[in-house]
Amino acid sequence: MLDRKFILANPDAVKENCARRGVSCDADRLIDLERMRAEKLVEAQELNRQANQVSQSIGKARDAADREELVTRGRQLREQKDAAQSAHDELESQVLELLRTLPNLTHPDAPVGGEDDAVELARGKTPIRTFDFQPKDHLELGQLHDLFDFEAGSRVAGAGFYFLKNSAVLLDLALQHYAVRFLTAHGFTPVTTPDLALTEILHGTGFTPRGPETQIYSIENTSLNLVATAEITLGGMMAGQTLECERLPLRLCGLSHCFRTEAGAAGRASKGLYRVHQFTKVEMFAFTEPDQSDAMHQEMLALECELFDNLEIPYRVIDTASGDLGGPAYRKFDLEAWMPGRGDDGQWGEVTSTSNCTDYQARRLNVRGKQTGQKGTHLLHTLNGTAIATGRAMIAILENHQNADGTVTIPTV
RNA sequence: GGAGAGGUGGCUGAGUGGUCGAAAGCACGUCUUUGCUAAAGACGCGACCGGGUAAAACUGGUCCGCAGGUUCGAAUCCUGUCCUCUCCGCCA
Repeated sequence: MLDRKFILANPDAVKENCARRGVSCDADRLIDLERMRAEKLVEAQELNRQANQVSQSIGKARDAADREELVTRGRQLREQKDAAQSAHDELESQVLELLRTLPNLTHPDAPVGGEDDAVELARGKTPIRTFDFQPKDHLELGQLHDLFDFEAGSRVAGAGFYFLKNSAVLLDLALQHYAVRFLTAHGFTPVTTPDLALTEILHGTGFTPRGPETQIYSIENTSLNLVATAEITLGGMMAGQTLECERLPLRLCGLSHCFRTEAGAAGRASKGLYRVHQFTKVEMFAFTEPDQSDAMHQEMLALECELFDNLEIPYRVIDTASGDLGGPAYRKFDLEAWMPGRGDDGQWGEVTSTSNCTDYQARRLNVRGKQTGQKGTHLLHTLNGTAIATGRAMIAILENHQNADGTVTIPTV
């Protein structure tokens, strides 16, 4: 969520930002409603103050007749206050509804436009390999080594699910271990997180479960949802907490399963492990002071690059354009790995994504920082970044490191 | 899953309808004295949302797990719910 005061003070900036992101928003209506809400709040508070005053005098009143009169007066004031309060609550929910549709502000350096306007910032250390044989895709390699069972996956859980088998299981575990070990050495606290989270937490992190086009699986008859990423649980981990600023930034790396319905993805190139309903991911997450978040974003990007450089996988770094940013992201960098088996003769495929969400999530989650010995608190910034999503990383490893005889030489890290 | 107990400020912990945002202690901060890897004393010390101000001062409201209810008035009474602890059962 954006700051209401900021919206009131900068309506044009908000509208311009929405336009840049390709999001329709009714900022004028939001501003009108918010002004009305603020007036109602003052009115309700004033009536409440008067009622409190009367209630106090009742406690001191000795005379029965006086008392009776005051009680009547108090009752009237409470009724008026209740009316003002419910008017306020109604306006508040309308404001919130509109507020939820507004995306975060956008980093001034983020490219403007849609998917095609993304800017390539850099390439990884490993050059794209020229094969002197026809490279296989990961499915063919998987078949050769009996690594995946998609048919059994569909039997058990439906299309989009799979079993990993044999060396794929070891590779999956090795990648998780590699990422966790790497990040721990870089100051991240490793955690395993719940794979389910309450709807409230999903909202706080900017996800919308239970909508018509939701990417989130929900558990019937509960307020629980399967998480789409550990970003949800890691952000929620500190919901409602006030952290000591001296200990920031707080770096976490979370290991979780990720579940995605991939609604609307039918028909897109989705063979194999690339687009599936469940995968395993090691995720970076950080809570920082507002003036630290840009640097932390660069830090996460650099770590992602190092992780994939070590795996000797060619990739490019993408600065995502404004129209392609998710609601909470202020800026987003993606690593796209070269996947020789994708498409006819290879394609870039997204393997990591790191976002600076500034205070957008923290406001909803109410995560604050406090300087020891000083009054007051302030909202923190949150950032997230993929360390390794094992499924897509495996595609890149298998396809890039395959040999002419179908064997695969996996780099040692 | 069954039975019981409990959830109060950073922590411990009083408080069973009005003067309670809440005693006391600890911790913390500022200052004073003595002095040096310590002691004593004074004062202060929650958060959020408003009004107000250049900023303060000042001021209103809300918050005693959460959500409702009763009442002029709720930390206190009622209902629901979540969580924690103890005992039992079950289980990886």
